[in-house]
Amino acid sequence: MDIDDEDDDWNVSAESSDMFVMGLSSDPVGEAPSSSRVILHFDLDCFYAQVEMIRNPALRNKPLGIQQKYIIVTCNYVARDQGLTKLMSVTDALEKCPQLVLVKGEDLTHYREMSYKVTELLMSYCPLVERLGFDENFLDVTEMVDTKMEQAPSTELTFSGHIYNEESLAASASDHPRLAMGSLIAAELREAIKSNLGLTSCAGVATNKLLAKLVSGTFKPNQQTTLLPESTADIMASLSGLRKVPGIGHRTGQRLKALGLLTVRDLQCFPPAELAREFGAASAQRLQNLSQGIDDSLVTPAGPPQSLSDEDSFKKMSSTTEVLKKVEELLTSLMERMHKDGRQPATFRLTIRRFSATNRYFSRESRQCPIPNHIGQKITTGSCDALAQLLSMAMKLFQKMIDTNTPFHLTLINVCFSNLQSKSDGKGSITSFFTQRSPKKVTSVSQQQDNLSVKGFSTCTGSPENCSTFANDTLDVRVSRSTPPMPSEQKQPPLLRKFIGTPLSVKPPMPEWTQVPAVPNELHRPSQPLEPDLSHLPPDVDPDVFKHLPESIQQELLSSFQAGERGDRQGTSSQSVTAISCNQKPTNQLTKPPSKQSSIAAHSAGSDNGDDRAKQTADQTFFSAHRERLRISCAEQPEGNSRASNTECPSNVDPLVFSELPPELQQELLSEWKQQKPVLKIPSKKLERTAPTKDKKATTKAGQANNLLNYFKSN
DNA sequence: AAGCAATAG
DNA sequence: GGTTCTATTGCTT
Repeated sequence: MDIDDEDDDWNVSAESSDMFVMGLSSDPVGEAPSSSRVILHFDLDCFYAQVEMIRNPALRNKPLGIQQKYIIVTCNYVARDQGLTKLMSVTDALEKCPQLVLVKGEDLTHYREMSYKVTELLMSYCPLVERLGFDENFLDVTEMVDTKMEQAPSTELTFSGHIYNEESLAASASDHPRLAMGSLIAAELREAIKSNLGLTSCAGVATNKLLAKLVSGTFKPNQQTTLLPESTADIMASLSGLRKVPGIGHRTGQRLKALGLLTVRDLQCFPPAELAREFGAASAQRLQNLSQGIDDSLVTPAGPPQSLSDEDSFKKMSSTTEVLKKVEELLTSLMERMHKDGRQPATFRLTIRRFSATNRYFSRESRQCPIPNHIGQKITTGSCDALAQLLSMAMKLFQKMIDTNTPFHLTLINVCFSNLQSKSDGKGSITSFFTQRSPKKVTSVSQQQDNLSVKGFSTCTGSPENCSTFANDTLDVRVSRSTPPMPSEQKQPPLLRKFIGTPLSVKPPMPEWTQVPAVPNELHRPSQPLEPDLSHLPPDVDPDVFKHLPESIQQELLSSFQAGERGDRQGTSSQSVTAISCNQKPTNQLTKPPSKQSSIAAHSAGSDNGDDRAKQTADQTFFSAHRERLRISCAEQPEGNSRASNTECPSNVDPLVFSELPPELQQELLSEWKQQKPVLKIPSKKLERTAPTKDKKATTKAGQANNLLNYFKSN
């Protein structure tokens, strides 16, 4: 989750204002020489709840809780007034508030989309936007402030919103014109978020990220606060414990406690040498800096994610068959997301968590391996073939960790694609050029200099759509201006489209696809591997999947089959239809026969949201292509053979893969499915994700990376 | 490159 | 702090 509305307040203590910071030895390379930075932190109010209330206004007046598994991850203010808090168990919540309205929040799609719209909106004003979870954003508006200061004399500047410890402050506004300007910008942006997206938020204005984040929560719902440098010590001292300091997590908190340090003050006063003995010089310095409200970290715009993963946790999983099914389920979802992203994963990782009464959390183990190019290509292409091969890769990795011959007890499985490469890149020589220039740290100074093209306020006032468009334009402009040295090549529209989320619709236009065979073709010409299978499907073929599976796994599957042969009858109608959809959402799917018309149905079925029309179109071709394919594989090899085939297929197993599994295994799967004896204790979460709008980000490869750097790094 | 640890929301 | 699912970064090998 990423909810953290109320509470949170961290502290730092000490007496340093950033003015002092400048003189410190730890001063970062790119620190501005003359003036301090102006950093903003935005935090959307109970984000998930707000999104749900927008989707269903009727919920506004009622106590609303967003449920995930068995806990309330967040709730609206009506519910909070009745004593609910985030992360409260559903039972406790209902006890406190019987009339509580619960909305399932496992599907993060809507939240993710809205989250990116917010970031996108902010980016239209200032390129230096760093996301922190779904509901928080940092902005470095230093350049914007300075530009505006030049335009308008700072004389009559007044602050917008609160000023931390205002009462006890002697002077203020006129002494900090730049922060005052920052507060005006914050107010403007909050208003933009409200008018364009309908979301209220809190904002913090300060001279660094740490302080901006700390102040943003001082006045809770829908308000903003500015922290003046002279109040740094105060806000730090106000924190109730070291854990409240952003950057000091569970582990570090424990280690500090072991040193006898509990409060911010304790850390501030602790001998640096001793601290360094425990954490090393660098970490020690950073920790002590944090305790003093000093934070040199830069606002680093993050592009598209560097990895995509899907995972599920459960009470117990102890059979290879279950693992196979779960992995397939996760992979199917992940591949769908990967396909939308457009980039090609070069490495695959499987992570598991073994049951452990003690030390519940940290027992994750993982194994990874490179993804052969031809397979990676299929993933991006949307070919279902890849599933079988990835599945076998996954099972091999699984074997590296688990001895399938001895009992095991897993409580989590995760699949991950990383090392994402842009399609068009081709890894040319230029690639190194881009990857070289530390994609990471870019001095704020240089960043700011590149942002001179930032536009003024009030430019984005239209509807969300207009705003997106607008953002698009401004970004284009900025890019062209601030990226002279970049051997930019392809157009940026695609990326923006994705980022903006609204239009994202069409994927084809993207340069990356030029190399790839058009989806439509795929539609009529199933990829190689599958063709042959179809030909000799009737018998007990065991093509792709089974064939690729590690021998020991094959063995086990076969043996387990013999052992557990059930007399399952088939029949169930609706489920069998589920098979049509390529995305294996176990759930409900369509209930109508596999007709070509139901094309988009499958996709939308997977995500219950209704506002993703645009995105759906993006995958329309993808899904229809697969539907076509599945129709072939399922419909053409029906009756005859002994396998369950098209009519019978566990709703939680991908039909295509299922059809390619050996009959024995199919039987077993069916058997289990019918008995509903799924071993998953916990209401196996749904894994939903799939952020249609979310992807964008620079890969290490030239092609898109180029664009992304233009957008996000401005360097 | 692979695997783990820490942090965060 | 717990909980769930991601994601990033840095350390170690």
